[in-house]
Amino acid sequence: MAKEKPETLPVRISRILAERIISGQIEPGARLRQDHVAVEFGASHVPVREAFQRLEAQGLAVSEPRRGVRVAAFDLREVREVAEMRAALEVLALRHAGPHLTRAMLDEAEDATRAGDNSPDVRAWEEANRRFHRLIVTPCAMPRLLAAIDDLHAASARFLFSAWRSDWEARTDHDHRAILAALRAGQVEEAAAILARHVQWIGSKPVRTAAGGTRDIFAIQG
Amino acid sequence: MAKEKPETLPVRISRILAERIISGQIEPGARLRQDHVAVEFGASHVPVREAFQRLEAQGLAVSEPRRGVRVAAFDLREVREVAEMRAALEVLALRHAGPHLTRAMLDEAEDATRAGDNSPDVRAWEEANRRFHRLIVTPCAMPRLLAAIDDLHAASARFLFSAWRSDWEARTDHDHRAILAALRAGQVEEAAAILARHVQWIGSKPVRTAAGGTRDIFAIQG
DNA sequence: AGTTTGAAAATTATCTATAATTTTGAAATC
DNA sequence: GATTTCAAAATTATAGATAATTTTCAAACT
Repeated sequence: MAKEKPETLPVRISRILAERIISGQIEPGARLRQDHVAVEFGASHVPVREAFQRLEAQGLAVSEPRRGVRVAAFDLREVREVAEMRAALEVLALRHAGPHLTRAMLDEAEDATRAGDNSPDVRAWEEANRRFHRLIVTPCAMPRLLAAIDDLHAASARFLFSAWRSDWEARTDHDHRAILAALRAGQVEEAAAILARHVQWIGSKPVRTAAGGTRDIFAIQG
Repeated sequence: MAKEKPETLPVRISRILAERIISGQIEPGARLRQDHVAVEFGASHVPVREAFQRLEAQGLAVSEPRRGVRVAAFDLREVREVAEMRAALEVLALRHAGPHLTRAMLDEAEDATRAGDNSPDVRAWEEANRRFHRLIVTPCAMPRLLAAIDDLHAASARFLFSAWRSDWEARTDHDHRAILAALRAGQVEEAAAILARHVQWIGSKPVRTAAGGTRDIFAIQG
């Protein structure tokens, strides 16, 4: 009897809105009007307000008192910030997960990498990528850490969908396989080092701006 | 124009409840009943529910659908988890803050350490300790990272108040001064290494069962 | 023409009321 | 005496309604 989640109404609303924000279906800065959302979901505004608060906690929305809530804007500085937080926390999680990783888990992670190879679009690729990262850190059994990582992945995915570059796919697949090889050899620290570089690399690429030019966004001070 | 804070009602309620949870005034596992809280604050259910959601996002409360919300229980495993997350994130923040730390900021941090020395009770000591940590990482200018660290500090303080050990004070004061010395010498990495050990050390100590013997610590403040 | 003013509309935040669910407690049963 | 049953009370979750604030937009003014 593992049935435990009826998925409460505010959770459902916030999940669907989060998907739209991450996919870019709702643009940064767009207003989220509670009554409009309420009628769309056939609900009242109370569960909608709670859904908004969840989105705010995830960093996907910002609320100004008496002025409503907007989709959070994200600039290049925040992308870099998220990448560095991910690197720090996923490395921590991997170090603890390492001793508990089984052969079966690593095989499943390899399946995820293969699914990334064969993904038809960015969305499918992102799903496979997130599955890989989740699989290798979950055995750390640190719920608070995993929840924080999940939120950061959402922010990362937002950036991924907004500015996607074709060279990402090849690079990440190579990194994923290198991480798996290290883990199979029992070299957790080596895997953690690759993971840290791998995650931070997301924020290290020059990105097309709205004007069409490119701009380096990653300048780590020594 | 400076950022005005009207402090909205749900924020006020959640802040006060958070203080009570952190201080141990409300015990882990205790039910938070929305009607009771509502009448206490002279408010209705709706702002109270939003305050509860805020507490849940901070990890201070857990909500079971249709069963209400309870003060989050915290065991030794979670204390260790929080300590390790703090170490990872505060080190990251300190590395970025390092180049922007001024002499004046370090002096202020030293004031905080002195205030810790002269604190009359645990509560005052905790406030000074948190001030020190906040001062040396704030110049990193990474809002999401700083917010995450703040939440982790709240969880740490909860543990501090529930099971306080007299040897903490001496040890942390020594560490704080070592961190400041390294920063004054421009050795950010050295400071970061001390900080990592310093923060993790909190979760490394064996702990007395925090059932009844911890409450007298709190009788000081009432 | 561009800016300012002010009333109407839209929206947020809160309160009161209602339906649904869970908890409680005592009587009935084994 | 312990357990089960079942109705009453308490509590949660949502809906509907109201007050307060902000936004909009067109007319008046410089």
